Parts: sequence; C-alpha cells; structure tokens
Amino acid sequence: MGQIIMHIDVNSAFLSWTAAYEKQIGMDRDIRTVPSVIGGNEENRHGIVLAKSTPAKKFKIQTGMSLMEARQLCPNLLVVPPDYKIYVRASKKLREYLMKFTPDVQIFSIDECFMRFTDLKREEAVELAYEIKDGVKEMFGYTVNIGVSENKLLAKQAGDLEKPDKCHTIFPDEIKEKLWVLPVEDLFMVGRRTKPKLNRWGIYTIGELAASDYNFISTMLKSHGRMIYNYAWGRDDSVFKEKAPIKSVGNSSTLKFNVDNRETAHVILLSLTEMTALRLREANMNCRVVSVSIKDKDFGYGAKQRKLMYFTDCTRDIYQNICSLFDELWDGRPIRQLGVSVSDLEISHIRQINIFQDELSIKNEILDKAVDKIRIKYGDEAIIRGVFANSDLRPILGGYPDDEYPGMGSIL
DNA sequence: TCTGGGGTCCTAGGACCC
DNA sequence: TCTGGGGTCCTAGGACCC
Repeated sequence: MGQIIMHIDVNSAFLSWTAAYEKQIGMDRDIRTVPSVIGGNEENRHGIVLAKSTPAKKFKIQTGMSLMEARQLCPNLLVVPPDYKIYVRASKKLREYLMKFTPDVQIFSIDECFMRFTDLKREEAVELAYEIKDGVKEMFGYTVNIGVSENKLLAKQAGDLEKPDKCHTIFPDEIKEKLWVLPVEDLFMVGRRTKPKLNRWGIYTIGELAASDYNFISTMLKSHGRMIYNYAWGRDDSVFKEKAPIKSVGNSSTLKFNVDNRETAHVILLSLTEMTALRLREANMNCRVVSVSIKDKDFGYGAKQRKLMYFTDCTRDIYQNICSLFDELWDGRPIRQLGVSVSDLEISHIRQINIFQDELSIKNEILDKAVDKIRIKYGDEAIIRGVFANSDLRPILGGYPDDEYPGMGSIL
C-alpha cells in the first residue's frame, strides 16, 4: 500500500479567519455573506485585495487587484483591514488540529498544509478527508478544501478543483478525466509568463502539455519546462519533509511617501534591518550574503547584493553593508519601496572570532541579544534607536510571517 | 485600473584559477 | 601570444509560489 497525501487549503483564508473571529467576539455581521474583501490601507499605499468573499468573486474581483479597481467592479464593496495576529493564531490552531490525525504534517504556507498517511486505503482516505473537513468547520467555524492523492502535486491540484468546502481526489487513474481537461495555467508552476509561451506553441490544456514533445519543452523552458511536463503527467518525486530549512530572511516596505534623500532612506533601511536581523537571530542563524532592493516611483526595480567575509547576525554589520550597497545602487530616483534581505545562512554555533571581524562587531552582537530580549518581553518599541526618537518613521519595519515569533499569541 | 510582502529556484555571464 | 577548456565562485535578474 502506497502513501496517501492530503492537501488542506483554507478557503479565502484571511477573510474566513476574520469572519470566524468576528463571530467569536459577538459581532452581528458575517462578511462571508456579502461582497467583501480583506484589503490594506490605501492612504499608506497598501491598497490591494488580500482575500475576497464568494459574493465578491461574482463581481470578478481578484486577489492582488487594487482596491480602487475592486470598487469599480463593485461600488458597495465592504473593505475590512487585515489583522495578521488573528491569522497566525488561527493557522497554528488548525495545524494543531491536523496533527491529531497524523504527525506527518508539512506546512506549505500560512493557509496550506500537506498531510501524509501510510496505512490508508483509497476509500478510507476519502472518508477521512471528509471527516477532517467537517471537523474543521465544526470546531473553528470556517471551511477548507481537501485534495487527496498519492503525491503532493496531485493532492494540491485536486484541492483546487472546486471550491469552497469540498473534498476531491485525483488519483493516477483519474488524471486523464480530471487533470488533462483543465486549462494549462491551472497547473502548479505555470504562471503569467509561461502560459502565453505554451499557448503560442498550441498548448492550451494540461493534457496538451502532457502530449507535447518533451525535448521541445525541455529545450525552450529548460529545467522549468521539464518540471511542468512531469507535473502534467502527475509526476512529483519530491520528498515529504516536515520542515524545510530557511534559505533567506528579509523585510520590505512600500513607504507612505516617495523618499528622495539618502539620509531618510538610510533610516528606513535601519528599521528594516532591525526586523530582519531580529528574525535571523530568532531563527538561530547567521548570514553571509546581504542584499538591498529599491522600487522607484515608476515601479522600476533594482537590487544589489554582497557576500561578506564572515557569517554574522549583527544588526550593525548588516546595516553598514546595506547602506553601502544602497549608495552604490541608488540613482536618485524617488523611492517607493525599500527592502533588506539576508541569505547564505548557517545555523549559529559558538563561533571563532574571525580575523575580518572587528572588536566592536563582537560587542554589538552581545548588545543585539540584550535588545532582542527587551523587545520580546516588552514589545518592539520598548527600546529604539536614537534616530527614531523624534521622528515619524517607525523604528522597526516589516511583518513577521513566522508564527514562531515570540511576541505574539495573546489574541483569539 | 497608481498595483503588498514573504519566499524559492534557476540561469547567464564575468572573474579567476589551473 | 594570432591563446584552449574546464571548473568554481559571484552577482544580476527572471519566474514562480502563497
């Protein structure tokens, strides 16, 4: 008996979780029953649709669309601001629930998980999927989709077949009838760039991709082509891993106003670096590559990175490199968004003092750890750098997608 | 249609070494 | 020097995901 994989996907996650939360605290409305979206703050230039209700979907409102555009499609649209604390909490609770069925739960994103079973027959798996789906609804008050198959790719494709509140299967013998009939852009990893290319070659359905010439796809699209060709056949040999190691950490922010001077940019970069370095230390990692990114007012994008001579988790070291990279990269155009990111990570251990590292940098590492402790205990802004004291700029900038963040967990 | 934020993986091309 | 070829490291940038 082979393995059974299930893919669990929360329907309109941010919106469902917000609705369930509102119900829990006794609010009268249910935002799922009216045209509504979860959307960012337009004044701060974060105005895009993060999730939509089923009634909103009927107006052709799509995730990622600007709120202005969404309102044009539906003038009475209800826009509800996001609350990430609720989502992180809800996501964690869901995972805990799923773990009751199998310890083999792999987190794919805040609202998606895979589960693996090795002792189930096909019919039993389908029954169990319904049980899990209905259990989530009863226990938490929102709906999920569950896809069932023999590998992750097919389970995920099955989960996408029909929403919301559904269980579906795509077992290998069902590929022809359930997968091949779908438009090629419905295949995982076929996005907005690949779709037009495939269409140009006369490939419009997943079945047509499966029937296409492997060598041609391979030559034209390289390894990406080989991957999607195999996906079209339902082949996915990825290993089921509980947790993949982190490869990079970063934070970026679209600014309330365009920034046109170096000093302000540096201060914002400091606040981003504070968050990135904090998360790096929280993960118990050091980095060796540091990179900065700039999006200008016309959405032109540029990035610059540098490999350091040593691994570090020190805010000061990272920040100094970020600033010099920024100075080399920036051409003076007004800046819309700034980003800081670190990669080439290794797990921190008791490190030898590197000849490239100065004494001040060692002292700073000790300082960083002390500051982290204060922030974790008393909040992000309990201790801030002097440059922010009389400034409108936020001392720490960027979100934390990670639910391991210790400052959270008091809501819901 | 004034368009977020967090990631991963892959490829190309130049520098450098033997 | 009218210079071959393989391998590695590094950076830039593209494509995709949720």
